[in-house]
Amino acid sequence: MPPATLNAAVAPFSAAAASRRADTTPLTLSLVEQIAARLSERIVGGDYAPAQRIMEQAVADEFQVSRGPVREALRLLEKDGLVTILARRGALVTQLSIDEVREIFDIRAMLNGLRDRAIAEDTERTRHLPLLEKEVATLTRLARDAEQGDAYVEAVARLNRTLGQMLRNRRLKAILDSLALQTLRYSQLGLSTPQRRKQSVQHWQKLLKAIREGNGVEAERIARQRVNDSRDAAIARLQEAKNKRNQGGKKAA
Amino acid sequence: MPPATLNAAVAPFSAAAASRRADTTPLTLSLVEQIAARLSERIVGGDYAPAQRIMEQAVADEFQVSRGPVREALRLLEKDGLVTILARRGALVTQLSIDEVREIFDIRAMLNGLRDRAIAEDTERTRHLPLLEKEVATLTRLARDAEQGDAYVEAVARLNRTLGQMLRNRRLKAILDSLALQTLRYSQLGLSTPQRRKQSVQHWQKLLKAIREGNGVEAERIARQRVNDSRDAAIARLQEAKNKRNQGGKKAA
DNA sequence: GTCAAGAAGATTGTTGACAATCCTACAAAA
DNA sequence: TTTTGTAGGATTGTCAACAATCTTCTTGAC
Repeated sequence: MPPATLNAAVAPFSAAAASRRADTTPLTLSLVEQIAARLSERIVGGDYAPAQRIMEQAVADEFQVSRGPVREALRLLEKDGLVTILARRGALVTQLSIDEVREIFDIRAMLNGLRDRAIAEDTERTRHLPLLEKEVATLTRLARDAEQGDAYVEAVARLNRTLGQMLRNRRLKAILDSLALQTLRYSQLGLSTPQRRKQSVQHWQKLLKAIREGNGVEAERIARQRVNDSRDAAIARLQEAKNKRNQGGKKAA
Repeated sequence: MPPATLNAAVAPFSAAAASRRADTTPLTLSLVEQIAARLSERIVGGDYAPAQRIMEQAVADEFQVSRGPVREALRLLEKDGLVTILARRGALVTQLSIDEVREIFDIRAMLNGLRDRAIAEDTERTRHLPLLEKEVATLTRLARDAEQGDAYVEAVARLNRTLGQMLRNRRLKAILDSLALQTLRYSQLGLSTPQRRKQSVQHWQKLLKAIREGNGVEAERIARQRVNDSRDAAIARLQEAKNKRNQGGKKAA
């Protein structure tokens, strides 16, 4: 049988794997990677709830493949922290505790610092600078309008993608992508108010300036500050939600 | 058939997976994890040469299992960067370019900085301090003796394991373990001369002091410096070896 | 002697089936 | 009422076999 192909188009799953094979032209994702990408979308998108069990046969039936590739895809997702595999009990959608979210943000702060410093110190950065300028300008415009919350979040994501493309260190990019995926559900919590967006856009403007001037140390400092701010805002929101849940639970009981 | 068990005892493979199941009794590694651990040992230990092809059936025959678990194990190793899987061509032992080694060391510098800062700022660090003091003392003693090169390298590895155990951030530990595994072959290059060991032991002494005093910023600074020094020494050695190879190649041709 | 084309073998990608284990529901005893 | 024990079904873990692709070797032409 020819290697089955899933109907829908899917985004590349493993940036690390994709970049490492850049020389041998992937073009078509392997079945395992396609399944992993689809499941990944669902988990990040919230179609599967945290702690929900993902059963191999169900996924296999739905995608019309056998359980083998599904098992391998789930193993990939486990390495990315999106599911947790328990022996003889299968895969569960990973549920992060508040502490774990904080831990991931701490790692991201360091590695975003490395990323932005590397970009600022890259002598070829000028090639991408115009695009960067334009995206920060868009950000600035969107931040002024209190109604443009979702658009702002999307613009920040696009800016981060651009920075990822400017980054030479492929392995760093892969790790950052993986960590970003794990906390996607929580990252946006930090940009929920116009006030926070104001502060956010200032960070980006300062980062752009540091990159423009080739000031790596400053770029790193700003990046760390920015991610730490996101972390604190996200944690505060999560803590709020948790307290509310607990109170509600007590009232019900 | 009962789940086959590989004869030899193996070290835990995936720190992330192991720690995430801490509540559900790991105790026995799954077959896939055992295979991954065995193959990992071989790759890191140099039993498989870089760029060497690892064939599924051969591994399956040797461990007396079928190809299914072997395939899953290879996928895990790919996520850890130890092998590179090419579509329809199987798994190759990853061969790192000098640039890639540098990239990994850059990431390790940042994350070791985070690790040591977190340890220094952990209020419960005093619980482990005596052991840390003892290990740095051992290091100091070994560094005096020019003959104790291997013992010194081993002692540094043990010290790093201890620091890993002091670390609360499990995900950071998992990433660090994975990166360390990938560069194990190169890390020791930095400690090859008594002079470098002298410098190394000074770093560790200063780190210990910073941890003792709870000075997280200083601990981070030292850690980054230390890894960057290792990086530069390792890169220099690799560059040397590469030049020699090229010259030898030219002479032969 | 070098290079291209084709056939044979080897290897991966995928599948369906079976065995071992786990979960659930229900019944029996304390 | 709560706990314990026990079937039955459901799910994972593993395997062996087949199809598609890749690699290598041979053959032939220039």
